[in-house]
Amino acid sequence: MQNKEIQEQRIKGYFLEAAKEMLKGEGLKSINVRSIAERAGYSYTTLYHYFKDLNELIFLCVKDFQDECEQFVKEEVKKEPRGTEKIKAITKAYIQYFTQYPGIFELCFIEKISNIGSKQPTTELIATFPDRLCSEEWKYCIDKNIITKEKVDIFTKQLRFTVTGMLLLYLNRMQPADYKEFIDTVEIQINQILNI
Amino acid sequence: MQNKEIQEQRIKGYFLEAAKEMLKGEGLKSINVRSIAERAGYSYTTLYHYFKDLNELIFLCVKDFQDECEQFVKEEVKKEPRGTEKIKAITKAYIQYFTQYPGIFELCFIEKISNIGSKQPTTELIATFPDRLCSEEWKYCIDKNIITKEKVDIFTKQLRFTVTGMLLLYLNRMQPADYKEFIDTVEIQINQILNI
DNA sequence: TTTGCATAGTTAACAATGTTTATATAAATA
DNA sequence: TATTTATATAAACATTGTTAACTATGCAAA
Repeated sequence: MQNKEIQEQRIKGYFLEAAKEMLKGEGLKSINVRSIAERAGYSYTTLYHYFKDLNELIFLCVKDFQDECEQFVKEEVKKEPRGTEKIKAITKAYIQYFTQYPGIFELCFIEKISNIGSKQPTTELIATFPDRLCSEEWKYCIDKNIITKEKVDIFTKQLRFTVTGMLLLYLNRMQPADYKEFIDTVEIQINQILNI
Repeated sequence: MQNKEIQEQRIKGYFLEAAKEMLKGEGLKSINVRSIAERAGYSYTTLYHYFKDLNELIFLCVKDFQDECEQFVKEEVKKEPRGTEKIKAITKAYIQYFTQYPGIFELCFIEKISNIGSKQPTTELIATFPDRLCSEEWKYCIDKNIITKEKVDIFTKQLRFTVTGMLLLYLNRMQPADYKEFIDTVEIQINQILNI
């Protein structure tokens, strides 16, 4: 009786790990109760003892992916000079992460979330994620008088919407059809927003 | 035998009309082979005599919705003064249309398109739709020396990405949670892009 | 030690949905 | 009229999410 909680978390972890691997690999289309459970080494109904439903399980992956993305971005931009150059690098790394794992973008922005009421924190977490990645650097820009406080709020949102829109059209609608053209567009758009 | 083509188009029209009504009303979640066929007055297998599969049918609705949206926008902005003010009005009307029919946004931007190869024209049509709505007005701005040709290309894309991103986050992730706040953000973002 | 119970896990079944195959009916043609 | 063709449907199947009923295993109390 002593370690019930630990055991439960462990089993949940097996399912989560299986789901995350599949999301990074084949994407959402390959995910279903049976395939996750098989990879986790359990019968598919066992999943329902640990998660309310499939939706709950896959949205628990979001937090982990955000941590992973944040690590990736941090590593990618650590040599960049501070200020708008760093913000640009962060944004590009963020885009690179989702381009590498389209299934994760799908999960975060496209997949329908049922039971929306209780998931409000998750949706806000997702929508404001790029904001948080840049917030420290924006603070630096304000301190150095590179930009005003009011402008930062607008720029933050501009980056958020533009990046989300670009990723949606590229990953979900193949527009532009070519990766190189996509990257060029990204470059131009970020420069335009940051006034570089 | 003489009017086979006409008859076929007529029946297809019944299915399409049924699908469009449901998309505007309940959205994609309410759509399935059986419900469409029932509303069209046919058995569900009959649908497969007129369409390759369900995907083909629902993406045939896209063109019609674009026409409808274009009409709506035109009507909405006809009294606006020409130039950037009109572009702003067009963009707001475009956003209003999709806010009114979230199911149509879902269909155009979120729903997975299978058989992507043959659907390339459709995806491009969707992605560049806001561009086309504004193109005539941009031309006017160039003629009046309000803006340079090069800037127009960047601004067009900026509007496209920003609007798509805002709609995705609002309609699919409830971010912001409040309609009024969403409209305020729209206003600010458009002004920022158009330098008003 | 044995009996009873809670927990974990599985099998079986059901419901919804997309799709295919075979069958019946209506229309057209020889 | 008989035969062929087009049209529509019924029946069936596959996939997937979900629930209910059953089994087994380990632990606690008598």
